[in-house]
Amino acid sequence: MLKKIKIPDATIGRLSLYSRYLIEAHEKGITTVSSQHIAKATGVTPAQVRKDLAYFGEFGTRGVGYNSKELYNYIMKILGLDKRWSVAIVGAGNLGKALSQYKGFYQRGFDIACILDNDPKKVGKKISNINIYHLDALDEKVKELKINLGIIAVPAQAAQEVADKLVKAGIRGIINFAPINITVDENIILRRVDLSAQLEYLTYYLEEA
Amino acid sequence: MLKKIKIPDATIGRLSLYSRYLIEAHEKGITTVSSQHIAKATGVTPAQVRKDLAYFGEFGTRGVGYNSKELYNYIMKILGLDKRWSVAIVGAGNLGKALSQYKGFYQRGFDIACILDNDPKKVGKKISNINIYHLDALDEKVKELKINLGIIAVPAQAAQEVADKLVKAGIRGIINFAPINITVDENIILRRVDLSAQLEYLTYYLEEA
DNA sequence: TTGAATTTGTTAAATAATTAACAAAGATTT
DNA sequence: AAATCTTTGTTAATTATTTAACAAATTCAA
Repeated sequence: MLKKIKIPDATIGRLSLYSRYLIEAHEKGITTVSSQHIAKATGVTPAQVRKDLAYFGEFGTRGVGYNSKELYNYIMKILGLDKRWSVAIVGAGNLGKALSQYKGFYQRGFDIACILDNDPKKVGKKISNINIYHLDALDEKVKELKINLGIIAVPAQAAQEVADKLVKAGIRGIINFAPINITVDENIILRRVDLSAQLEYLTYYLEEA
Repeated sequence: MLKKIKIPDATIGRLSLYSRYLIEAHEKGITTVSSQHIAKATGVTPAQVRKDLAYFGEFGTRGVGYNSKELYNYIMKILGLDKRWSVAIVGAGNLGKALSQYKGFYQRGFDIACILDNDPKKVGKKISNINIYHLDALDEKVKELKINLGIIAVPAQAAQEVADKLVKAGIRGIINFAPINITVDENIILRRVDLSAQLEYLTYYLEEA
């Protein structure tokens, strides 16, 4: 079984970036790349690239490098992107609407299957062909649409409740865009993405100067 | 002068989360909180909370804890959020539109001053009262609207060029939402936020099971 | 006022992640 | 086919981050 030892979270993020470079290289007709090429393109060190890959196996040829398409395929497999995933977005506010239309998800294998909200004024409508259902229909829709992932795009005070409902409905991977810490059972994968906090990194460093 | 020693990036992110808990506590009438309270609410250890704060000074009273409003104010100051910031979003596609409407920015002190795009069909229009200007007007608008921060929400292949333009216009802090590594002069603060990669963390761990 | 109970700030220890170094493997040149 | 050049995979060293431990400061109770 793969992945027994702990792999840095940052490694996963870098694999994603490597894969984007690799497919680009492949499409440009570059069949072989070295760790140095990958490093240069993605802003890391060559040692880091090799270390990251070493967690998962041996993908290159010494003295040569890596076959770009082949390594791309391996990484996509590692990331679980050799198949498509079905995503439910909870919250049809500005952020939920926005995310539901973001084309970047589709390109990487994520299909936004539906949006859920508890506002009767929104339920029944569509956002660029994606149906908005009532949150009460969550369990049903998760089954029907074979949803595996959930995105929480509701206000902070509602986030924990929504998370509980997603878990109860059988979803095991959740992204929380609400700026609050929520807790879930340890067999659930949870990630918080705080958009404002990203800007705050900038202001922190700019303040300094 | 503050911040001579290197402070972990993760610390900045946690400060943001602490501040949100602190203002909530303050609004609920809780005047004093301990590192343990903060830790519980934000999902970290009490030692971590104290260590994070220790980078910046002494804000508590031994045997007592921290004054919630006071500590909130200190953290907001540290993060540079004691004043408002003016943000330009480049890219009036789905993501750019989405981000421009996200209320969470405003609440933390960020004003979306304008959107820039090079599509003549979009230029001149508005997205919920925010004007869309041509990218060529960047320099002018940065001066006129006193813009300090830039958000890149354009396709990957255009991201580097946009970053260069933002820097040239005098912007020193940039968030890049395009899924590609871009480089800027070292006195510019740059952060990449890859939304798809966030979902890929989930699928990586779910794959494992 | 003394002693027990809290809780911070700080130093030390333990973990984790990154970078560097280099042997091993393969390609290329002469 | 020997010698040289590349580039990987891996181990070791370094650096960074987190966690633990505890003295110092403060409150509260007796």
